[in-house]
Amino acid sequence: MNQSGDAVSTREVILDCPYYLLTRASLATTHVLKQELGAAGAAGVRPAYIGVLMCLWSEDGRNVGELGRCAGLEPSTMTGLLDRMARDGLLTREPDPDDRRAHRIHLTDIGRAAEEPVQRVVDGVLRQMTTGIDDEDVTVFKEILRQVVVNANRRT
Amino acid sequence: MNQSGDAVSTREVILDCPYYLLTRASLATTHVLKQELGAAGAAGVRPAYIGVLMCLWSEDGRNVGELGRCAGLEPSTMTGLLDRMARDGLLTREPDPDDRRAHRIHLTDIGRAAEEPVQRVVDGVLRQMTTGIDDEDVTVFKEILRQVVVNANRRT
DNA sequence: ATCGAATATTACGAATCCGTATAATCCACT
DNA sequence: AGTGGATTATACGGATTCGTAATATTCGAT
Repeated sequence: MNQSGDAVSTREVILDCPYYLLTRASLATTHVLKQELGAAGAAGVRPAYIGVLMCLWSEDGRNVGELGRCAGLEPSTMTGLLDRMARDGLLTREPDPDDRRAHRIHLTDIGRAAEEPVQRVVDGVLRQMTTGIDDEDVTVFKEILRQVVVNANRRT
Repeated sequence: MNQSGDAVSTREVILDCPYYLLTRASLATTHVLKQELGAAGAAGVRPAYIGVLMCLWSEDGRNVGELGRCAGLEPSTMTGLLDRMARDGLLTREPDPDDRRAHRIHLTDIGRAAEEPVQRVVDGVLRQMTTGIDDEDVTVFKEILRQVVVNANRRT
């Protein structure tokens, strides 16, 4: 109807596609997280590290396969990820005394010290991203995401 | 309490982190979508193409910057993406007669013909991923994702 | 003792996305 | 006209993740 009518309707078309929304929300949140981590004294922690770090904060000394299953990544992806995290001083690989094929991944002091600031940043970003949304709906949101992950894994 | 107690609690810790859930859901859905597109006669359409395709199905002949804003991608990202989409026969770049800096992106016949099967696949994947979730909650889900995208964009 | 399974790594190519820098062009203002 | 800042698109390098396949080592069960 007006000169911007087409742009608006296009935006509405795409904003109605759940796949678009999901990927966009994920990328945008990652982007914000990257900025906030740099500004919070956790400069060496990249967004991709967070899943592995959370697994290790919960239980140190796991092996590569366990971490991969925990973080939802393939073994071949884990190798490079752990390489970068070790390079950035967050963890070390130690030989597993009980299984000589495996390595146990241990946090360094730096990796352990990152827990508090990273957790604070993640919480803060969540609050920013869910501004204007009821707490109840945020709970529903998390439950749905959990179910989507379960449904996706069931297919495999 | 049992031998798998630690693994369960770790999984719960990480499944409570919304950032982890969001990235995992996005990656897992992309993964499913890739498989389904191949099995549905839309083999040349990669998941990353979908945002751009939806913009063009809605209005053909847009330029690179408009498409990038519509799909939420940086101009530097668009260049490579459009290269791959042109290589795969979905679109062409034409010089913009009104602005010699710009190009107008036009769908090919193949790109136009992809709309129906791709839309069908996307809908099917959404149904798979939201199995076991109330329709009402799916609506809430989309609204929250929309708000998250808006909140993320507001920061910029 | 042997054989299949599991663990981790490596290597290769590919896709996706970003940040920075650069070239070309447009536009507004002088 | 001309200058200068903004816009448009690309180039390039880096990060992240995937897939596949190959390899080496070791475990566990028969």
